[in-house]
Amino acid sequence: MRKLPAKLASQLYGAAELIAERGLDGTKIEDIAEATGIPKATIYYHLDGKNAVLEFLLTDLLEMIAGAVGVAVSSAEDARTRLEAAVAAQLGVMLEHPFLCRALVGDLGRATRLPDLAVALRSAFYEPIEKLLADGVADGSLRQVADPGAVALSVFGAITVAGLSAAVEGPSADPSADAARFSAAVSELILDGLATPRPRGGHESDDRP
Amino acid sequence: MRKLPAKLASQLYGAAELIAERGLDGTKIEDIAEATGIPKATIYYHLDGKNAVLEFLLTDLLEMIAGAVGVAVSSAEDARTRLEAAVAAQLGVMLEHPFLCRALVGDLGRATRLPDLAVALRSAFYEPIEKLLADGVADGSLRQVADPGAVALSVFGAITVAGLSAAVEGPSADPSADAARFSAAVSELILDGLATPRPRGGHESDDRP
Amino acid sequence: MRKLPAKLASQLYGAAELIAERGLDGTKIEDIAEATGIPKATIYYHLDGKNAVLEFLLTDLLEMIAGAVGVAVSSAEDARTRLEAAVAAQLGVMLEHPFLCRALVGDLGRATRLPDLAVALRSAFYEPIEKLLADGVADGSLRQVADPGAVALSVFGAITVAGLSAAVEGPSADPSADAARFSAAVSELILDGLATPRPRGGHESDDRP
Amino acid sequence: MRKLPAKLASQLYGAAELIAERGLDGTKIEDIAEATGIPKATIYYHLDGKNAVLEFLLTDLLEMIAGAVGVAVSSAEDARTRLEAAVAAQLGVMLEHPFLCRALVGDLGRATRLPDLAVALRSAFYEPIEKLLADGVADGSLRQVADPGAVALSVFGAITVAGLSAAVEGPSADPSADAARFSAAVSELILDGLATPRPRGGHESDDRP
DNA sequence: CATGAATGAGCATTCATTCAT
DNA sequence: CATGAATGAATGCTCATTCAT
Repeated sequence: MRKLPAKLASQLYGAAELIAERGLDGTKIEDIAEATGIPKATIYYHLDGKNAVLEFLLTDLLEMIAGAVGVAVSSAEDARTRLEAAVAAQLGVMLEHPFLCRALVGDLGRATRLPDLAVALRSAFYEPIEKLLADGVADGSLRQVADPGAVALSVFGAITVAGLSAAVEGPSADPSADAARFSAAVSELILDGLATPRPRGGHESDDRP
Repeated sequence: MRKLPAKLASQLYGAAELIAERGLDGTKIEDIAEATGIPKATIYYHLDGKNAVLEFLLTDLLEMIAGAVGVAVSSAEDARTRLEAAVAAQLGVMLEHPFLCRALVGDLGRATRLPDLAVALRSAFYEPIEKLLADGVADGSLRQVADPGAVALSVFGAITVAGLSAAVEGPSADPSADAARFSAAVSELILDGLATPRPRGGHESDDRP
Repeated sequence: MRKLPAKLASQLYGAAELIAERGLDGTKIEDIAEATGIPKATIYYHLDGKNAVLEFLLTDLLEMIAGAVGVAVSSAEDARTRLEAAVAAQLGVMLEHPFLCRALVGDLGRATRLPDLAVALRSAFYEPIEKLLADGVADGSLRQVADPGAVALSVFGAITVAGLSAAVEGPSADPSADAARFSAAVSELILDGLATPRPRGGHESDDRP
Repeated sequence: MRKLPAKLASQLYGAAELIAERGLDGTKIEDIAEATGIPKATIYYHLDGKNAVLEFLLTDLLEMIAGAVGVAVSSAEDARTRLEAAVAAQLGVMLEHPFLCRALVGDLGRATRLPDLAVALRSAFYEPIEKLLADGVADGSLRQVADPGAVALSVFGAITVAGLSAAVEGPSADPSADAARFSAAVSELILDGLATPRPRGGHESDDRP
């Protein structure tokens, strides 16, 4: 568990595709060694087993997302604008690292079982949104919703599944174009909704009689 | 290995929690045998191996979802109303089967790699929404969006992640109440969006100058 | 840990020489599998790992010794005669199973660390002697010694090391002749001692002033 | 790898207990490094591998024994007296180094397989006794026995097992008192034997009719 | 001299799966 | 039909040892 030398760290990324393709359980440490050029025993010298490889990889992804979203979220704009920026930021990072994303989905169960990852997951994806929702209500740029927790979850789902799905399609020739496209679609959905405007301004919560 | 006796089938559900908790790879056939009371060799007599167990379990879940959503979607209402119904239907089934849901997410990677499951997944979750979106544009109850594919994906994500998250929280005392709550939140989000109404009637797509 | 089928048990003896020669740690399960003709996985199906193999083998030896000695000890003779018989019995069994004996010595440390073996060891080797010493004092056939515990230990050592050493020499052409020879030497030593008779009838315990 | 610095040598003794407890195979060089405070690679710098550690430790013990016994044996007394002295000397050293003794027994198999140790073992333990037996016959202080080799072995066993057993009991508060006690018991046994004096002076070899 | 870092070679153990009954 | 017993195949991980500094 020593902190891996930068060189090894970078080599290790060579394993992401493998894991994305076959899942961690379907990937032998031996395969990882081969794919990365790092001898098996050396991997074990630096990392605490197979899970730690996944953990290392995903931690990195999660940090990148948390970082980018963090920046997007801390601008001076209103919450609504920052939400759009956050969506774009998250999708931008996801599409730039399709293999890591796929590895993440593919082993979501395991990721959830790794305590460190579980919290990183939460703080990278869910918490910024939750905060933004509250901010938006405060600054008037977002509506007050009945169940903010559930809505934040849904928003997170809307963004993430879009990103994941794009990642699964395979690496795109132009990730940032894809990101922009998906980003626009997601923002449109979560900001404006799908309902056609009602005659008299806005949709009241009368959908459940 | 078709049609296992009803009794076995029902016993097999006892394995869902195990798989949900540890993932399929983390669950030995032996464990499944123990948890269900079905002797290992008997499982093999009826099913084609470990994957088949997961496949059996998830196929069932997927069929239930596809069925419930199918019903919701085929009513005579407008698409917007049917979308709400579909959301409620999907969440209803998911929350009734939290372990199956968790097993599904946890082994999403594997599920994706099992051809039969992959298509069932798509047709249970994604396709009905896609269709509804189109219907809504046609009958005027839903807005035309720029990128219907991406939006459908997002909607699917919004619903599913909400449901999954609820499932992960652990079995609820009152699944249908939860379902209603989540269902309302998700519908509110995807139909009306989060943005506060703009001064002059609705939000124009001018958010990207 | 099921009770091994007789056939396997007998095949397993084929491993004794191997273990005697190289020690248990120097013997791969694979080697044992090869030497005995029992597939590796089958060994694991019946036994709980490598140690269990040694344990099984030695338990058997110890039972044989305990049995033979037990018979020798329960005759109606006086203790002195029974002690001679016990010596002969123990050496007889040991020389009949030189490989098991060598395995026992070679891995004495490990044997000691296996709780079951430790007690079997004690009850096969040490306890009968201890008992005989006491009996001998009672029936007048053996002298009262100052420290019976220490003496019993020494007697045990005198017998066992002789036997072990003979076993280490390699399998003899005529084990029972060897046994008789060693048995006579050991009995002579422990019964009569090495000191030449003192002028005035026997050697008094004046060697420690 | 000859003559390690005195400091290291003394640190190395810290490993004796470890090895006594777990056996050499159960002790990782890493463990030894930790227990002694000597870095792993430094051990290798001075010693030729794991076996060499054991060899170093045991060689030392054996030299101490050989030395002490040598002194005891070279006095001007008769062989009988010198035998008593040798017993006391051997037990004295053994009880002063209980961990080394246990390490020796525990890895007797391996010790036997290390050529240098095997001869040291012989010359420390067995040979002095053999010699004394012969001397005793010559000077009339010890009886002529039928099979001097076997008897010497037995004597060696009587002494050594007593010492070992004491060592295994754990370090005593007063090793030299223990040594004296065991020494007396062993001497009593091997000199006078256990048989009660026969009516007419001494026991004739009539025990095998 | 000493040692932190790196690794080659090995191996016990696991488990999905088969099959005789 | 069902299943206890048996096993082939696979692999994660360990550790003694080396070597550059």
